[in-house]
Amino acid sequence: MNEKVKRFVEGFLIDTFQRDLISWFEKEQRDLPWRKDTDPYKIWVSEVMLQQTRVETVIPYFHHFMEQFPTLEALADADEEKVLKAWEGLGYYSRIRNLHAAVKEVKERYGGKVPNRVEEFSKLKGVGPYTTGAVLSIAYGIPEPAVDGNVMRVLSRIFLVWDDITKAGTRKLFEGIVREIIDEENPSYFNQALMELGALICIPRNPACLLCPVQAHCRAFHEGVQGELPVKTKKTNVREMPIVAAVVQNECGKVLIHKRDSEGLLANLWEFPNCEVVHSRENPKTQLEIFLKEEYGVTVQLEQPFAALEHVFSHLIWNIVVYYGKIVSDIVETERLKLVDEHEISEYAFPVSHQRIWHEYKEKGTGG
DNA sequence: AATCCGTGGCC
DNA sequence: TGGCCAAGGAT
Repeated sequence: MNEKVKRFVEGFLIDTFQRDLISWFEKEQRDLPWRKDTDPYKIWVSEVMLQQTRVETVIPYFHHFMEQFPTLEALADADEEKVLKAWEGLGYYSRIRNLHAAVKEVKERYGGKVPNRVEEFSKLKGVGPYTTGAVLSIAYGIPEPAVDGNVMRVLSRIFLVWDDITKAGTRKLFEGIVREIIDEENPSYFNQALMELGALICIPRNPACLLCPVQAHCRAFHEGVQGELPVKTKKTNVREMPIVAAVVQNECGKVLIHKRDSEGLLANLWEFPNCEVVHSRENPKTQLEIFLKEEYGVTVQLEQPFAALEHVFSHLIWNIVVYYGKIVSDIVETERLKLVDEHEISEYAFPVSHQRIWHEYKEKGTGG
């Protein structure tokens, strides 16, 4: 065992801790839709949805997703547009592209059975160390650490770990600790219980230590420093980007939409035509008209703006001004540039800001 | 190692 | 109101 891990675990009452933690989980765990059974496919989908995403947000998506794609094969065979549409609004869209590719891989290479070995499962797209441990322990009872933000917070307090959890190497330290204290008989409940404790009791601010089932094991509580842990140094620096967009219709009332690039921000989602505004140049309206002519070969006539909105990402802010517009020229439709009827808009997956654009547009009328 | 990649809720 | 936060992974 790693020397550093050994120092943290020394003198820790592993058996008692496991009992206190798991018996609490058996009594207090929430009734969640992905806890009905241990179907590896369902566990996997839930874990991908839960990456950086709250339980309350995931629940309705999970229900809908399982109705549409009840089995791994159903998802593997599903149309890409429908899969993306089922993810609309969940964020981090590369997750679903990777999951779809990974599920196809499982169907082809493993006969549709989710592999139960670390070396195989962890190689699948979108599957990192956390997801590997979570799926293999919960679905197959394999004693692998599943170290997420909850677990790092809980363990940093219990073992008084002052290492910065925003550093890449710190997760490995916690994996080492978990390997020493995990319940080999019930790794599923052990891992879930650590996360559940982090979600219900050992929360970031004002943890409910007086209700904590493992209070007696917690070194931070013993020293009264639980509020100072975990240590996170990194601060978010967001930049702002002005965007000019337009809802453009032709004389038949069809709406111009564009599919974003397959990589990067909001990959493969649809959007209303837009571009970044460059300062010290023509006005935004003219910039977008030029952009659409040069990039899409479409001549449009933009009129007045009807909405201004903000789209806040984790690392970026779009300040969007939206214009009414009409198509002047002919248009060559492609895979990524389409004219669609208004009632077809709902079949395409848009980022939230563009959903709002459409909502505003319908509310204020198609005037121009 | 440092950045990029969504969204909504909270205090 | 705005910064922080949430069951991470890819590059």
